[in-house]
Amino acid sequence: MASITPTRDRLLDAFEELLIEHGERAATLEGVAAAAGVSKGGLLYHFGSKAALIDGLLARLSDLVAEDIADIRSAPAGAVDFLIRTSASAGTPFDRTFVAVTRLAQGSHQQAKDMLAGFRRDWVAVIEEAVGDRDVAQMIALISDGLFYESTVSDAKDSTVDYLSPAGLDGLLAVIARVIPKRD
Amino acid sequence: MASITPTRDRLLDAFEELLIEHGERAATLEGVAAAAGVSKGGLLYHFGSKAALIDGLLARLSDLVAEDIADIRSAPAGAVDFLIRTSASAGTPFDRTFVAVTRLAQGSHQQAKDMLAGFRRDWVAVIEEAVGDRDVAQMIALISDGLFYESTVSDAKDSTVDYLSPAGLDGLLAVIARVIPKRD
DNA sequence: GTCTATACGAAGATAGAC
DNA sequence: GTCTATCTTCGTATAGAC
Repeated sequence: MASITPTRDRLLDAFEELLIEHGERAATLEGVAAAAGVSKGGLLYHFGSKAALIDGLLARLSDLVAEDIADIRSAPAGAVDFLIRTSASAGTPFDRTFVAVTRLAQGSHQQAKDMLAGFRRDWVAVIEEAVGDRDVAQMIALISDGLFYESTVSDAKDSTVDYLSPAGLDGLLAVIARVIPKRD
Repeated sequence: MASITPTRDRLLDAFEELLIEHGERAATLEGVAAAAGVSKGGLLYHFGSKAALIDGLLARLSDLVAEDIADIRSAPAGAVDFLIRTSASAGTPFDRTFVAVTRLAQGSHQQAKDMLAGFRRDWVAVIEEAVGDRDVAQMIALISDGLFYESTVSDAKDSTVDYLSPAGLDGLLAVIARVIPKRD
């Protein structure tokens, strides 16, 4: 429930873009404004300071995560399948916002860190609900983390991870299925 | 085989410290020099530019990784046990250098990205050698990634990961053991 | 080897015109 | 709602003294 004006959204998109592709250091007001096609002054009309720009990004993520959790719960093939298949950042709006906030968290932005920790808590809870075993749920959450992490560090091509393309994920899901307790 | 002088090493330590604790943006020449207890001019005697400072860090990592791979191969409890137990950054000199370089990679430093990809390749190869199954090896590598990633984002306390302390890792290793093919 | 002084462009932010 | 001009501080780098 944050953005109304199109320019505001374009500015957040540009901010994400720079954080993802070139890191914190490149995500300057000048850079963001240019990437969004406005001047620095134009940006500062919508976001009065860099802190306000960051707040705008965090608010956007907050909205998107609520949707994501709902999607996981209602996924036809089950929560684990959905989570693993969507872990690797694939460039969806949600993925982009999430990766961008990750960069801020790694730059030690405390609020970003807290927000990411909160979301992870929710994900782990949903998985545990689905598999009924705490250790297995934790393992699956870690695999999800691993997929996400690798997708944000390695270049798509010549990656050392077999599973960054949706097609290859079946093998991984098959291995995971072997440790999920059967239920009656 | 890079550093000889103690000041040089202290500067690299300080550079790592800032990258890890406060991100790229805080890792300025001024900041690094101050953290190492020298002046900006002092730093620039040892590393003539910021690029040289980064090169120094990459060279340090290169040395440390060679040792790590050797440790994995010769670990008494096996490669998988060793890898999983040492994945979460625990603040060893190797961990610190590795996390610091990860920050550079996420800031889109290409050489850092390539170096990390190369190391991961080695690790995956060692795991596959140990477990004899590609999918299982990939899964274990992802869990290792997940442990590492979480250890660099979440605050030690109130973490959502059960396994960031060595004590809790047995449960995770037990689950992993269930999918490793038995050999004769 | 380490320091101070200085140059210069980049980054965040304000004021006011259109 | 967007722009230009301007201010201040920060970040990188050079020169030269100690």
